Amino acid sequence: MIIATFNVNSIRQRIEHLARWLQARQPDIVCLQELKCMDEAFPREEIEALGYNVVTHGQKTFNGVAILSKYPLEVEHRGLPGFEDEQARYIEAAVSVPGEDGAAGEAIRVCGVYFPNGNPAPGPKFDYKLAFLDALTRHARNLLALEEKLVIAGDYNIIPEERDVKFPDAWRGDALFFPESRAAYRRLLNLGFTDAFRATTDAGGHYSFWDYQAGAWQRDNGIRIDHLLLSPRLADTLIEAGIDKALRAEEKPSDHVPVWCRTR
DNA sequence: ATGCCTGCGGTTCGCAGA
Repeated sequence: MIIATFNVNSIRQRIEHLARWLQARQPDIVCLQELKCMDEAFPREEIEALGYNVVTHGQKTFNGVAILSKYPLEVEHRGLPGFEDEQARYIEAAVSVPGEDGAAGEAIRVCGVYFPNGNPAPGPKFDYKLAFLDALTRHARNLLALEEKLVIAGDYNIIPEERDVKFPDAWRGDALFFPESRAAYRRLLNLGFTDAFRATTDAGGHYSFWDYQAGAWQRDNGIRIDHLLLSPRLADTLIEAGIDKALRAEEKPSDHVPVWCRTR
């Protein structure tokens, strides 16, 4: 079972990159962010043709999230419960994973999330980011109480630690690396989640985003902001995790690359 | 110190992203 997250920075601009990557990586479940289109404009048929079920929560021009799954899935929420939001940043679905040899299967709850950027900080946009994170933390606490297999995957727009950024000093005043952002992210993690990638290595220098500007990719001036947070029961089954950074070197890439984990 | 680049909407520039 491979579960992945990928901020595509416009699904219509990235459908061919996504299709190539789906065929190569063969993930079972994928959370997408920054669709930048309404549900009607989402290239559903192209993705279904590759063997995926698709649920979307789109928005014109900005934001937009989706979940793809090789297995049947049912949407539980479009929008974060308990958080009034005009912006399409959250989708949650129950995926029905079949058992082996016809045995009874098991559900995995999948939450796809696109966090607000939060700049400039401080300010109203930063307040919105913290409010969103608080609301997600409250919802996550309720979900953890169910003791299910659960993943919250997406673009968190938060750099967890110094080892997750090439030039920490350049990000000190940025909402992605603000102490308050990192503290709020730790409160979420400390409910009992496992950062799938971080659980597999202590090494720094692994990034999921490189800015389009100033040759950031060529200089490996990156940050790790796309995360897969696993509930205890799902973390028990974790085998490996990875970041498919080769996509960043393709023509017309997203500024993010896919992050994935493999479980039993 | 500032902008660099990309996508979108809708026109040839402004906004947002991170």
